[in-house]
Amino acid sequence: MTRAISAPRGVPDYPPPRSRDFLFVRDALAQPATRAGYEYIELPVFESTELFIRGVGESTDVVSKEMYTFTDRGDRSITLRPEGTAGVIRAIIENRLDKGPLPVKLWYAGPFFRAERPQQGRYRQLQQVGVEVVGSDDPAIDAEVISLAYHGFTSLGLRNFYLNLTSLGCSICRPPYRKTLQEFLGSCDLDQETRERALINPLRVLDDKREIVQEQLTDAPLMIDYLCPACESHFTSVRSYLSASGVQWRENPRLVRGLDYYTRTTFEFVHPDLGAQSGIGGGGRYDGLMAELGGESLSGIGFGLGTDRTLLACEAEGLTPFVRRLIDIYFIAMGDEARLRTVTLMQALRAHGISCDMAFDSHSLKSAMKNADRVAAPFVAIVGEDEMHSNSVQVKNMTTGEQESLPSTAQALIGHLISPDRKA
RNA sequence: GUGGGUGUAGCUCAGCUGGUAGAGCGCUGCGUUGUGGUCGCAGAUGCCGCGGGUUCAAGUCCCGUCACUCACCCCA
Repeated sequence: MTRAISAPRGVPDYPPPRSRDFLFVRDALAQPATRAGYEYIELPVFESTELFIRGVGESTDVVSKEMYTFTDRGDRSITLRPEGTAGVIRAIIENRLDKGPLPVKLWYAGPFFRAERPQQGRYRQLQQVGVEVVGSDDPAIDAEVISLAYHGFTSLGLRNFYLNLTSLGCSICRPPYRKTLQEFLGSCDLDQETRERALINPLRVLDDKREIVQEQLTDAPLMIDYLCPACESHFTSVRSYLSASGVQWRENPRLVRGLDYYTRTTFEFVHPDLGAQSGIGGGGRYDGLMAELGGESLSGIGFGLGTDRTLLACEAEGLTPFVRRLIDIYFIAMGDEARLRTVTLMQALRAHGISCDMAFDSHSLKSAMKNADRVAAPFVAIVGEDEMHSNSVQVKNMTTGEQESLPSTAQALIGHLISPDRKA
């Protein structure tokens, strides 16, 4: 026996039965967007490295030390996408979507890659569901985007998460605030590493978890108090629309995001039961990104929701399994003729949207029944010699144990499965 | 990338101060002729993560390595 090969470090498998819940979660997170007029966009998982350097920001941790970058055979620098927004914006520009009707509303789902130290809920290949809207400054769209994520989570039954919300200002009010904050931080007693961070991204220091740092920050200036009138009224409207959308949030003026492009409305979803990796989603406005990437000067807003972490959150809240049963009826055929008839019957049922499976590799009826039980089939159809003679099938209700003889036709079976007197 | 913890059957884990491995669950079979879930009986399964070292002898001690895990960092 040769040695088995294991997966590269930090990449998760979702074998069944958990894969059922993974798909369920992914679909649930995407569904609100599809109901709100968002179109799906399929994107490559690798892009030119430059896209992320320019789009996400060279100074961010994501770009500076977490990217999977390699040189392809044409000597081009290629990077496995670490996040979704830059790629979507690139595709909008490249496909001239920004020349069409606005706003452009898109959603996507798939894997992203970050070369981080793995831990629970932090993977080197992570799955996200995201949406992006380009070409609208309407605060109602901010609220719509946030409510999409919010209701995606609630639709799964999640209750223990909360939404952090703030405004990061714009190109007019942020620079002066940034200077004010830097001056303040300069007067604090900070270690070398934090001082450097204060120069590159002073906002990030506000988020420091250490108490020694936090107690010095109690009087730190906050962006929210320095918003210009336009940002101020935008944020006020966003709040109104959020209330009207049934969304609950917490204002967190110290909320910081790791990517450079965020402006104005910024938010994150946190699930406290997940340990250190508690962010299950986040996003915000990025009013300069389109122009930065060579497109029309249009504003945008979007989010990324972590499918992996959302599944973890659902498990932490005891909501799983979401999917208990895959098939509606399980066939057990005895003898070659019976198996032929069964195959035909199953084709007809499947064509009608009924899921069915059968016992392969003829075992004893007993072990076939056991299999039926294991796949949680609510009904079992038995086709043996007697049934072949009488052109019938025995259909057993696995919850009640009742069994009856039905004509060997798809119609009869379908009628039995959907008849109101059965409740599985 | 930095620190701590763990690594024994498919799963969850026990194995005290070194003496060639155990439980529960699961799995397979049986409980008579074509019927699952409960119950009873029987059975199989382990390069004790990997490599090296100490020792008469190592799952048990030491070193290294890999993986997982927790925290930092960062973020989904």
